[in-house]
Amino acid sequence: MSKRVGIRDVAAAAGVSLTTVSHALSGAGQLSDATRERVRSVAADLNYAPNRLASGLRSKRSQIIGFVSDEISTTPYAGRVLLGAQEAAAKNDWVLMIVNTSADPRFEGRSIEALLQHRVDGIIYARMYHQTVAVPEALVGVPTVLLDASTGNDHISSVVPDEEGAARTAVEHLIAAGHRRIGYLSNVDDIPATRGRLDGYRATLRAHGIEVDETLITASDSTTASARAAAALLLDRSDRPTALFCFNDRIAMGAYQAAQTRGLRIPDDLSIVSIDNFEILADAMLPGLDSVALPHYEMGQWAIERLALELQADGDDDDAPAPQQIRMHCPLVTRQSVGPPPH
Amino acid sequence: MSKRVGIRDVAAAAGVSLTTVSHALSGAGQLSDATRERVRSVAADLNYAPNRLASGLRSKRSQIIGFVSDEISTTPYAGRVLLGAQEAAAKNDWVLMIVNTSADPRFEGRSIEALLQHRVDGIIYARMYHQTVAVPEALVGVPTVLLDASTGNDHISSVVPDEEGAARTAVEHLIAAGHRRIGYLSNVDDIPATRGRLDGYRATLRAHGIEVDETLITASDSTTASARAAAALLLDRSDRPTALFCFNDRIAMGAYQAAQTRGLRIPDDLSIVSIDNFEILADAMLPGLDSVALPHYEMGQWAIERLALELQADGDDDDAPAPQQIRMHCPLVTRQSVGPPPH
DNA sequence: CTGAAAGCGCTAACAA
DNA sequence: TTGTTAGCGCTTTCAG
Repeated sequence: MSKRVGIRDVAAAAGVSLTTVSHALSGAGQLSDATRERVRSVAADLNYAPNRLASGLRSKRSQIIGFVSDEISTTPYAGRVLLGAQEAAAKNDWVLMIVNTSADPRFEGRSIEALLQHRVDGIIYARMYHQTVAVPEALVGVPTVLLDASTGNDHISSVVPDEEGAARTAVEHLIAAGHRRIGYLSNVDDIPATRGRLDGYRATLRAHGIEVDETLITASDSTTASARAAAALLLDRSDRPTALFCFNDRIAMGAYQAAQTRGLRIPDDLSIVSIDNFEILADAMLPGLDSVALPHYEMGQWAIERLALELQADGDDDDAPAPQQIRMHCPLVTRQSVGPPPH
Repeated sequence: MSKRVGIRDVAAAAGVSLTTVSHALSGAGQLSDATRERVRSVAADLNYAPNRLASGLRSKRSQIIGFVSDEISTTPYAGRVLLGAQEAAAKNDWVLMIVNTSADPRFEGRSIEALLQHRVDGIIYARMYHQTVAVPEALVGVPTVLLDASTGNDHISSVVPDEEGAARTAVEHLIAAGHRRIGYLSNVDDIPATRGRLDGYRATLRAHGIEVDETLITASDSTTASARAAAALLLDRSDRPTALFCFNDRIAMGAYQAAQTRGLRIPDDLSIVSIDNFEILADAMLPGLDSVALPHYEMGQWAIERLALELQADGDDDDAPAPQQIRMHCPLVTRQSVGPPPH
């Protein structure tokens, strides 16, 4: 760690001025290819690395993106979101500064303040499951993209999963296998996913000429234990459904357990499909669970790329791209939990 | 976002010099309580917030800690580690800059380089499961703490779970319930956890006067499907064990499935305990799985606090604290998978 | 095409 | 106890 080499060392070694070095390295200015190359190779030889604090201070671009999320800690999806965001960020030579607010508004406020003090170039305001949110006061004027969250107004870009589409994909998977009596294990929280998936379920049945039997719809909270009980209600009926669509994988696990307790084999006696594709669960279940994947990685990636776009046009007020609200496609991942209905 | 207020605005408004403001806010220097208070209240009124790029550039302290990890994305534990680290960091007025290297050395090198360019004050070099690592060349001279990782030399602080202790806790839990024939479903990877837990298993049996029956030990990779087969080997014996200790929760899930296939009830016919306490799984399994928790949150917290300690004494070469290598205790979380052996 | 000079907003010597 | 003065290492006008 002998004294870090600075731009002036490079200038001295290359026999040019500070300006020339700066231009050569950043690509700005009009330099002859010869000098540019020479400066670059000298810099590389000296193992020069810029001090981002200094360049950020001067240029007003820190190359840092703030990532504000509610509960990175308690959800297993966070990793994929983060990875997507981070890999996209690296392509832009950005680095992520991440804060977990634990859904505590006070802590959220302080966290955003901290990010702003570090002069982040923009912020990804993320939720770990699809929610409608109010963007915090502190973020007005800061380039922001919402991830797995949306808000009433359309002044801000956002990306969420296409909940209705996900439900449609799942239900059509069952219909394609020949099922007509399809139960739905919904959840009870008043969130976009609940409404979207339920709407998608109903709409898809109707679109295929299947009448919606409201008694085939139950709801529980998203724990396996509660889902077990909800599934039992449907499976104990004499006219039980031949297939179950589950709000998410944890609920599907409850359905598996209820089926097992009753001696029903999956998929021979009962087909099951759900949404999440939470691999640790879906792969581990016996048989493997067919599940529609939520595009966590892709949402993370999209959010950063969108922010890049909006940041690029920053300053030029005119050609600033209009904010975009995206509902992202959710692909089906098949394993072994769906088969034809028993005759 | 009217032009951000700077330290000079505060100085002007308070009728003092820049220095005085700086001192008042940072707590340095010798100011009368009166001026200090006045400056602070003026700063608060103006909504002043320091520019960390500027202060970092000058003071050589960015207040950023780099967090380098192998696979945040693919492990569900990452969240807890991150949360522990982050909450501890916030207490020190630090913020975390996180990079996921996907275990790719090239990408790791570039990521560390990026962190260093941003002049992070220190680095947490983390793994998502206990590993022995070689600390990258680029980190020599940078204050670093290893998290869930250890290295040969003792010049660097590190924290890992006490693998042997965790196994002891698990096995003693079974012994306390009355079991003497206890099988072990190990895993096949050559990692510290594999060796530590196996050693702990053997040592604990011996300590309780139980002879180790090597035929009661099997190994599989850490997927539920493989574990199913490994468990079958033990459960199909006429003298099958009355209890199974499993390397981790996913393997335990395989054991559950093997038991279920054979009509063995848990815990009546077979008791099961494992290590991980991966809640989404352990809570969802039927019955709930007794599992020894890995102290993810606590390791994250410890790593940051340790770094704080070492950073504080930085510069003063003499009173620099000696590096510390910690093996952290792993507490048992009981649910319903352990009972007395069948008679 | 290249260089000199002026700061970005703050902190740390040093004076007063 | 407070103020003055130099920079931290870089980018960016603006001249040559």
